[in-house]
Amino acid sequence: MAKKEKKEAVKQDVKAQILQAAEEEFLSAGYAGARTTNIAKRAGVTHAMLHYYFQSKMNLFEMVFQRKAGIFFGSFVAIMEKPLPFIEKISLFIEAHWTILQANPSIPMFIISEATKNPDLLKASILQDADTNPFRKFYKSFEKEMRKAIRQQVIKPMEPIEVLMMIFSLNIFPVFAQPVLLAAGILSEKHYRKMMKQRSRRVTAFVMNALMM
Amino acid sequence: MAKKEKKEAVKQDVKAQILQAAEEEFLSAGYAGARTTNIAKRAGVTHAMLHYYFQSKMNLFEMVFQRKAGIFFGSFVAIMEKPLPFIEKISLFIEAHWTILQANPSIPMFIISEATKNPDLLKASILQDADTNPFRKFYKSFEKEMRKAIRQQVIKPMEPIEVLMMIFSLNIFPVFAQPVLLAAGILSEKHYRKMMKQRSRRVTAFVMNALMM
DNA sequence: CTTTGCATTAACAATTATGTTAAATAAAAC
DNA sequence: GTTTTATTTAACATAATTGTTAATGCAAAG
Repeated sequence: MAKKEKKEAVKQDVKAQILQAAEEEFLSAGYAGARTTNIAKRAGVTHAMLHYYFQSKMNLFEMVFQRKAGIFFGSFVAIMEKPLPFIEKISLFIEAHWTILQANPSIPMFIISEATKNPDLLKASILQDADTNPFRKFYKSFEKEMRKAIRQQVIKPMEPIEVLMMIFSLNIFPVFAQPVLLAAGILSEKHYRKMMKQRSRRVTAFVMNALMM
Repeated sequence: MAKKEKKEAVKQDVKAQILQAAEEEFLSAGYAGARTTNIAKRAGVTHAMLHYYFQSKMNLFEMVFQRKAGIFFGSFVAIMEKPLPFIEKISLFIEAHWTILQANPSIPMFIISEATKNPDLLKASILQDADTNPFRKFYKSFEKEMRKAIRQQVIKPMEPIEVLMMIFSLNIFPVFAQPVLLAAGILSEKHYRKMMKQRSRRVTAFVMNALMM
């Protein structure tokens, strides 16, 4: 039985190693720029193994895409369900979104860039089903709570999508802009890190400022 | 002489047609996803012509990249030089940035995405030289004027980069997010257009709100 | 009208990418 | 221990992609 476990473990290991290597390759090069031979090399296996476990490049890519989309979109829902005032939730949400972003800075660009080039990816992915789609679920919950807060005159009347767009924009875009800012000599790496450290609080302050009556 | 002119015209035409086709291909597929045969097909020429005029795919790409970067970054400088109060300039700048964005919605993603995958592109591009670099020139001018406005207590003390980041984020990110919002069923295309129509004014109001004492 | 040089074409070459397969190896089941 | 099944390897196949080249056409200049 020990042998079986070991075999299982090794098998999982190889599959997991390929997936891990594929994540690195796809995230840094995109689907079109990624090379299956490169993924195999990164994983330390022959490139036939990749086809043995995942059949095709697109299949492997879709798994990576869905995993990454899941990390990003799946993490939003929980916060909206906590029993807190809307204003508190917004604040928590901005921080949580920020933290995930810091831990996974390349995911948003990956999702947006690949989804723009191939919209079917989203349709076929975790976003597909309206009921289980975590992003939509999150948004519906956000919308409901925000409208309630507006009725109770806790915040200014605004469209929920505007507020959400604001949060996403202010949180995500600076991550996208980093290479351009550095290359253009607008900021040093040190200066950039300094800006980013204060960012979460600033974004919260901006958004609160816009929401408060 | 008429004949010579015609020949000249045709020659320029073919080169221009290839460049135009290359823009379309590179902007929609990125460098790695673009195919030189596709570009030739789009331009209606044999694919050898592409190499005759542009030698290599990378060479052609760099021309497209620099043109697009030029359109985007080059358009900022002028506004900062107008003799207007800083607050007015900001307002004008947001609108101008917005207008360019609406006319060229795919440029920012193209620049950021390609520059992230290949940072040398920026170093070798229009952003290279600190003196002629239009983006840096614009930023320096923006920074100077903003610090003056802060000294004169016209606006709150803030870091110029924060304000600029805010404008870029709020203007550009919604364009990036469109495919995801549509695919996730958060917004319809109609709803998205409606949101975007009011966007420029909203961004201005939001930024003003953050700047005003 | 002939020569010169640029523009264009079609066919070819080389490389690289993805994907397959049959044989070898290792593990698990009986 | 033998059989059966899963994993791994190496070599191969196919197709696509970038890039080249030699021949052809064509307009302009002398």
